Amino acid sequence: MRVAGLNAGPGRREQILEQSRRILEEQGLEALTMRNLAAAMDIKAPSLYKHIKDREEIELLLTEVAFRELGAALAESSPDLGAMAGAYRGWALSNPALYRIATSRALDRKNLPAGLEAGAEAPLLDSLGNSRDLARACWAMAHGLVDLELNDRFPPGADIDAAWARGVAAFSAQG
Amino acid sequence: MRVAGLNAGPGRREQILEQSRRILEEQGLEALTMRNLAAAMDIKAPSLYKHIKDREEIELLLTEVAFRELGAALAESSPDLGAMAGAYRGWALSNPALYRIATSRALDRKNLPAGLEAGAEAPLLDSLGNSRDLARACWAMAHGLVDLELNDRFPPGADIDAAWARGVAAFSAQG
DNA sequence: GTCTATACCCGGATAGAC
DNA sequence: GTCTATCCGGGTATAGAC
Repeated sequence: MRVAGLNAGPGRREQILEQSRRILEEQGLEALTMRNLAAAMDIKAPSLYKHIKDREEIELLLTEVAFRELGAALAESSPDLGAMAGAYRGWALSNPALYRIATSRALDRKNLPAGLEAGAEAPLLDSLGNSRDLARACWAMAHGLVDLELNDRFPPGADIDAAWARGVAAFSAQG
Repeated sequence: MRVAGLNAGPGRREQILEQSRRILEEQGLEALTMRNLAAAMDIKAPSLYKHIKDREEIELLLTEVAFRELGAALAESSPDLGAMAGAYRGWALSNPALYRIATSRALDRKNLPAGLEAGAEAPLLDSLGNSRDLARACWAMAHGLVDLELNDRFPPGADIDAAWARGVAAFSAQG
């Protein structure tokens, strides 16, 4: 039994989350294997299954964290659209692998806490006159800009700041 | 030696491209393995290496095709921004796996035909008053909308048509 | 240009002892 | 809750015979 005061230090699940995240960002998704993760925790791979069901559960935990952090970053800079754009881009570029794991696959909605998704999007909706359609288009632009930047899809030397500014201006004019 | 009239049927490289594409769309990227591809061609995996250098070359061929087709679809509907948006979305939704392979990884620019990238983007630039920044933001929105749709990221029941329309309107107003 | 055989690597996950 | 041993699957790619 875990008792406050005694038994300090993170539990295994917390450790799994921390180390998964570290491996993910430092070595990429391919490196996030049960064996690598276990080694980072100084245990053997089979022992992990005493704490989690399977590998998928790890990605679910990571997705949850990503949503919470990104949502918090947006909420903080709301309702200024330019500030929110900066926060979105900033968080994504600081946590590229986590951003991708949370956005580049279908959402496992039934295993994700209720309201997590809606909570992350609320600030944007607020800033765009509560037009869902406009908010979705704006969100898509932000996601697209980040995704393209993370994949090095802009030509070398492209002024990505300027593209963001122009895009944000286009949506601000609509709000 | 291949002689027109005799020796009909596609060469092995053409077959590799065709079958790769088919496997990709029908069974997904994970299924695109040398063994599966070879089986689809009724040969054994090691024989593939007589025609291509390695697996990466296959993805390069696929990326090239994607750029050409998507570029052509855009050029056809230029310069109307709404029509171009429809063409972009339409091609992507009809070739989802190919779209992803061409956009969801870093571009191997040195091994891609020169001008391929620029050619695909030219029509959009044209339609937006030659503002590179605006064109990039608009492209990012289109990519983001497609990517989110392909990943089922919009809530069930979301009106994706309407989001496109609102987004296109925002950029049209800027052009 | 195709084959068989194979080297070599990796992954997720389980059984059962302690 | 950890371990060792192991199963079972998969992948890319090469060597050498035909």
